[in-house]
Amino acid sequence: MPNAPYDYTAIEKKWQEVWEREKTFAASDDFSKPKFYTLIEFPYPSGAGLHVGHPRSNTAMDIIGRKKRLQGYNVLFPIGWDAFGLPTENYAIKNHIHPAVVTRENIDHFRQQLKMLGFAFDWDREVDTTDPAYYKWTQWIFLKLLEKGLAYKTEMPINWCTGCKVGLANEEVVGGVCERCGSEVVRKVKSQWMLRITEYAQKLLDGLDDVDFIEKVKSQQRNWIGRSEGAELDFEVKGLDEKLRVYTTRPDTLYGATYMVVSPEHPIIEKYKDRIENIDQVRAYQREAAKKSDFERTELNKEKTGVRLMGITAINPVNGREIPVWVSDYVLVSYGTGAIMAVPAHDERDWEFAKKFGLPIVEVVSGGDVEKEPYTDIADGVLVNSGILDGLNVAKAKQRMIDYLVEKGIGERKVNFKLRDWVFSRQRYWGEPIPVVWCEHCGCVPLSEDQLPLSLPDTDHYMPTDNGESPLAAMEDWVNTTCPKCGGPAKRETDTMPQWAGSSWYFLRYIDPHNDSCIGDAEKLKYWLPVDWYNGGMEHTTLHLLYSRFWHKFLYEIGVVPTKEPYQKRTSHGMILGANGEKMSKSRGNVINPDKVVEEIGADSFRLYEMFMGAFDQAIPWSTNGARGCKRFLDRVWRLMDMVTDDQGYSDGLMAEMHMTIKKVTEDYDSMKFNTAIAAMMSLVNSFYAAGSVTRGELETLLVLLNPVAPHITEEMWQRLGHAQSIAVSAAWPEYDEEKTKKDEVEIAVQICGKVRARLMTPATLTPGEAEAFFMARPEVKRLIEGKTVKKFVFIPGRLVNIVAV
RNA sequence: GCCGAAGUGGUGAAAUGGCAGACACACGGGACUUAAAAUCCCGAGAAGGAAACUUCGUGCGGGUUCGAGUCCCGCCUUCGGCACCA
Repeated sequence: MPNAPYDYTAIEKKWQEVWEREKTFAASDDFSKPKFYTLIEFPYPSGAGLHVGHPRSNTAMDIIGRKKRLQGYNVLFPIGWDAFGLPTENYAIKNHIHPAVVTRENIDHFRQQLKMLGFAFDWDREVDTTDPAYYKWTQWIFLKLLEKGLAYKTEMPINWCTGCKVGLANEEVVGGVCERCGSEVVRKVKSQWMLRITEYAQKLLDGLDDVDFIEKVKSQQRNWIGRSEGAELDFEVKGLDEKLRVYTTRPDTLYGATYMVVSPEHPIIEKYKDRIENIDQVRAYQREAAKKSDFERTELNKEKTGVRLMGITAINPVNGREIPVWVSDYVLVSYGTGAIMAVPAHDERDWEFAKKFGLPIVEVVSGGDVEKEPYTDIADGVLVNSGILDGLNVAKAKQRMIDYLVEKGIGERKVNFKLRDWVFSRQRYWGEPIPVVWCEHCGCVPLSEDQLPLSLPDTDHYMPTDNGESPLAAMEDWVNTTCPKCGGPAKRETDTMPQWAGSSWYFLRYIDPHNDSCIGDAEKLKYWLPVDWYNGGMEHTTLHLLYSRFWHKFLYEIGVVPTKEPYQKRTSHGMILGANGEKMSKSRGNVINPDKVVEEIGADSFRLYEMFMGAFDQAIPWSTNGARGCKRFLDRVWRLMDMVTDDQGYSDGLMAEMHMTIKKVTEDYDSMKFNTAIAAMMSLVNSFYAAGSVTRGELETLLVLLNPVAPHITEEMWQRLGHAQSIAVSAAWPEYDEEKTKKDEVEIAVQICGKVRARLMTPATLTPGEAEAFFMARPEVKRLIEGKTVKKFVFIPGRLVNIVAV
């Protein structure tokens, strides 16, 4: 009697309820079992709900986790909400609903959508960054950073987003505009909380050698950290007791330094304003530079500009030559010393500037024509016009010059980083309050641990302000408090933390989410850390990933966590594009709604398609027909129940294919080649159909292999095959036997001079020694080489022979 | 400009230096059906040929090799990231 049709809606609902009721996927703190911690980036619960990109990453890690569970691991696959942040606050402002209410609604919606897709999350460990019980520990970490001198407040020019009315971290400014809203970013001097991530620059770089991150992520992090080696040295200023310090990666070219440049913000201008003969002109230039946004300074204004500081002359320390000092905005105040020695012969920027302003170009490395273009090759090139360095290659000359600078007390070796300290404060309402107060007597006083969490006060006035003050500043009842140290009157800090704060340590909280006395129990942290496998978007490589590594390294050093690195392995998924090949967006009208897809083909088919559509790390356009094809495959799997026999084993005819498929799927899941794993299972099912029947043993193996991708249908079929318990607890990952993956006979392609001319069945055991005699005796081969001389015979077992005959 | 990835049928794509196009989608044909849908079976890179088969074919040009989509050299294009970082 045929089975009922595949009613995915009922089946999926049924099993989601079973998993929830029986807590099938709860991780246990049984330290005797091997553990595996799989992690996805916890979603920001936006008002738009889940998009089809979320399930791509989630399904991938769900597959890895479910497979590991079937292989006997204690798997932790948690979920939570990165719920602070601007979009929620903006939505709240627009619709006059409190951000906390909006957040709760959005989370409820997301939770329901994720459950609909059947991810094997441990829902008992859900965390929410906006929950005071959670952000108590975010604030606690901040206090520790403050205590160790890694958090500080300073006046500095920050990236001010004119749209969001908030300061941004460097990492949040993309192409001169706000990463989030696209508005212009201008520089604004404000007092800001900063985190000294630069202190960890070298450690963040070194740590990359110990982890298994995809190369793209490593190189982007290295690039962002931007380590360079060189020297810092002083140039004396003629007639003044003053030295101008520069950083250079090319100390070897010092003899070719024909002028210097300081950034418009360099203090020497202010200090010698009375001496600079053209100070008005310089001031005008400074004002122009200050007005320009970073975008204009970099993108639109490649053309060099500058003004000479008349009356200021520097002396090249190695040859005593007097050289002019200029001010130009191509020198950045924020990097190195804010001043450079210019070597126009061997640096593109300096060359361009020298050409424009008619400054001398002196060749000190031979190999190019420095009048025509700068010669920047450091590989082969020999020093000339360089006194003590003449005749040396660049590498040796660098070394020699640094030794000389040290010997003469002019300078020393120096390593620089592009990485800047992290601008940590935001002038917005919907974030973690920074737990310090400002006391008239004691200055900045941190709250004590027992005063945490410092809750966000409830208010209806959470609009951002034009003057750049946090909305919290207007809440006098909350702001006015007493100093924890002296008990006198004090005011609370009113800036809040950026969204990156809560996400910098959330993976730790999953390990012990309800612990009220510390971040997490030490034994549990020791057992579960590091995260074994973390998948997420490339857009977080220089933001979240770098920030959280920084916090983790800090927590390691103060003894809170047991590992130097938070994540052992990091992979990344490709974006899902609209059917037209463009990025999905509301404005393009090409957004696919997961709810609709699940309604039409079911969660299993949806998951299957997301994994089958193409290589996991590449961007792929959505195809509704492709998704339907996956539904068709599950229909075929379902109907296998109409042709199943009672045989527990594998049939002889399919023995090799069964073992080969187990091997292929096992290996492909581990290397995230989900598309080919699924293709192998499709082929297997095609073989079952071709055979006209499937044994119970074969079907059960298929169900276990397919379970990580399509958990509901496989559970249902497993149960219908007579199993009382969930496949997740009653099945084991199938084993394969390498020997049995081989067939008795194999088809060998016969090439003559590299072209396939015939295909012959041969015993699989044919050895290279026997091959030549075997093939030469075959009539098909004889005919092909008739009248020719065999020059060479190549045999590749199991694949082909190539007979070179002329 | 620098760093990284990628260019393969009508489409999404497979392929430890070893039979290019697995597996799907779309398409065409057949079976079943009064009919349609669903399902099952078959076909299919291009050109030529009635067919056996032949030639060409993985962005372009060279090279290494018995053999190259894959390795090397030189280009072109696309997409990501970084970019006046001295």
